[in-house]
Parts: sequence; structure tokens; C-alpha cells
Amino acid sequence: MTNMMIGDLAQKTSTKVNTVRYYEDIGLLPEPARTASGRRTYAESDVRRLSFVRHSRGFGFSIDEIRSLLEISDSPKQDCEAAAKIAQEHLEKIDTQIVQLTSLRDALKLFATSCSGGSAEHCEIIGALNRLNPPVG
Amino acid sequence: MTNMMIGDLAQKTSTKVNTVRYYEDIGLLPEPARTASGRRTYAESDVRRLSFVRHSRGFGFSIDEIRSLLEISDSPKQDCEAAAKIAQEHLEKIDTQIVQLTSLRDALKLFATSCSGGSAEHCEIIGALNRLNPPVG
DNA sequence: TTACAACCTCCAGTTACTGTAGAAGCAAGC
DNA sequence: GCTTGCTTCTACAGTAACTGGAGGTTGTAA
Repeated sequence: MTNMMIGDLAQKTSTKVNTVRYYEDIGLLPEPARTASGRRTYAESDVRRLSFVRHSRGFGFSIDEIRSLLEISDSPKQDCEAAAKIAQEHLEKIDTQIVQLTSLRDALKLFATSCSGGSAEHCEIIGALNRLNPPVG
Repeated sequence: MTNMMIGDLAQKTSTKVNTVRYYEDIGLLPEPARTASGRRTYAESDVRRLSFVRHSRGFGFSIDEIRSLLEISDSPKQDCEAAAKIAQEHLEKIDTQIVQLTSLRDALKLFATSCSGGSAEHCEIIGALNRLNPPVG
């Protein structure tokens, strides 16, 4: 049960000190105990909780999604299906993103690589961006 | 040369009225002429410029990148290579994103689909997020 | 004792918009 | 000529998820 300062916690979880305080502000992390002079002190459980948050962020979960995940995790009697739903929906979002990005990449590649190096008058990139029809009629 | 109001321009380019004014604020669109009562009026050239911006945004170019692209487009004697560089770098960013998202998806899928539907105590999703090692030592 | 790093609070800035409040203009119908 | 209702105007606040800085304390090592 080694107590640590905010800098240690931040370093152990690859988080910036300001971000730790931010997570506390928005309620993702509980208010920690303080030393006599007002400095935050943390225990190993805080490392685990913050790691959970950072991993989840790494997977692209939003703060709100993580909040829900944490609630479920905090009350183990709650239904696991809620967590499954969050993860499943997130997975679908990512799949959609991949599909969109891929078709975007293909379209962009078509003219991004066709620059002949002359003056911008005949630039394929700008030309293509200009030649596209207005989004709606 | 039909002059139009901001609502018409917005509709023709699938843009919100507020967004058109925003683009003007940040200098992507020139300050338009006004009617006697102070309303903005636009011509076809504005439709083309705004379409260019919207298409570029659709391709994921940032406002700053679009600003550069517009500058190049506005002065056709400038070197086309600058535009090619912007597009090429953007393409690389997208490729990186696709790679990262794909490996993320695979990792997430591993445990997102393994929910047995019981109580959260044995939830695979939360367990996996908890079991991951802290990001740094 | 004197540096200096780490901590504190509070606040502004980032990106690219979106939404709202409150006032004014404009066209159509009665 | 008046009312209704839509569009426009300016100006500002809010979004997501932090990040960075100012200005001020505290703790520790030389």
C-alpha cells in the first residue's frame, strides 16, 4: 500500500498530470485523500482504475462510455449485457469508420498521386476537388 | 449571375447557415456583398468555393490544409508540388489511421463478442479491460 | 539557505463546428 | 395595414477530451 503523489500515478499510467486532475474533475476518478499540505495521494487501486480508463480511451471509447463501463464494473451484480452492448456498438462504429476511411483513401489516392509537378493551373489535386459536383443539387 | 441569400448557398452546398458564417469568420470565404438591410448575398463563384471547402472537409482535410489548398488554387502560378505534398501527407495519415483502427478492431472483437451474459463479476469485457497491463511499467 | 522540481488552483486555448437568444427584415394572406 | 411566420442578423455559449500556462506554495537535496 505505497501511497504516491499525482506525478507517480501519472507516470505509471502514461497520463499527464493535468489529465489526471481533469478525470477527477469530471468524476471518472474519485477525489483522493490529501496530505496535510493539500497534495493528492493515491494507492494501487487508483492505478488500476486509471489504467482501465486509459485502456478504454485507447480503444476509442468515449468518456461517457467509460463512465458506464465503470459503473458496471463498480457494481458487479449489474447485468453484463450492458457492457456487451456498449462494446458491440463501439465495434460497429469502428467497422463503419474503417469502411469509410478505406473508400476515402481509394478516392483520394486516385488524384493525390497524379500530380505532374507543374503549376497549380493544371494541378490534378485542386482540379479534382474543384470538378466534383456540389454536394447536393 | 443570380444573387442568393445565405440560406440558398447553404442549401446548395449541404452546409448549415451558421457554418457558412463561421467559414467567413475564419477567412475561408471572402466577405460577401450585403443588401441595403445588411444581408449577405452570394454568387455562383461562392458556391464553387464553398463546395471545394466541403469536399475537402469530406476528404478529411483540416481547415488549415484547406486554407493552403485554397491559397495555391487562388494563385495558379504557384507550385503544384505544394498541393501534392499536402494530399500525400494526408493520404499517409489516413493509411495510418486505417492500420491502427483495424488492429484495434481485431483486439476489441476478441473480447467484445465473448460476453456470456452473466453478472458483471465475470464479464469478459470489463475483465479484459482490467487485466491489461498498465500502459507503462 | 538556496535552488529547483513538483505540486496547487484557475483559466484560456485547441478543432470544427452547432445551437440559442434576442432583434430585425421580408413576403403572403386577410 | 396588420399579423403570421420564416429567414436573416449579431454575439455568445457549448461540445469532446484534453493541454498548456500563469502565478503561487511545498518539499527536498546540496
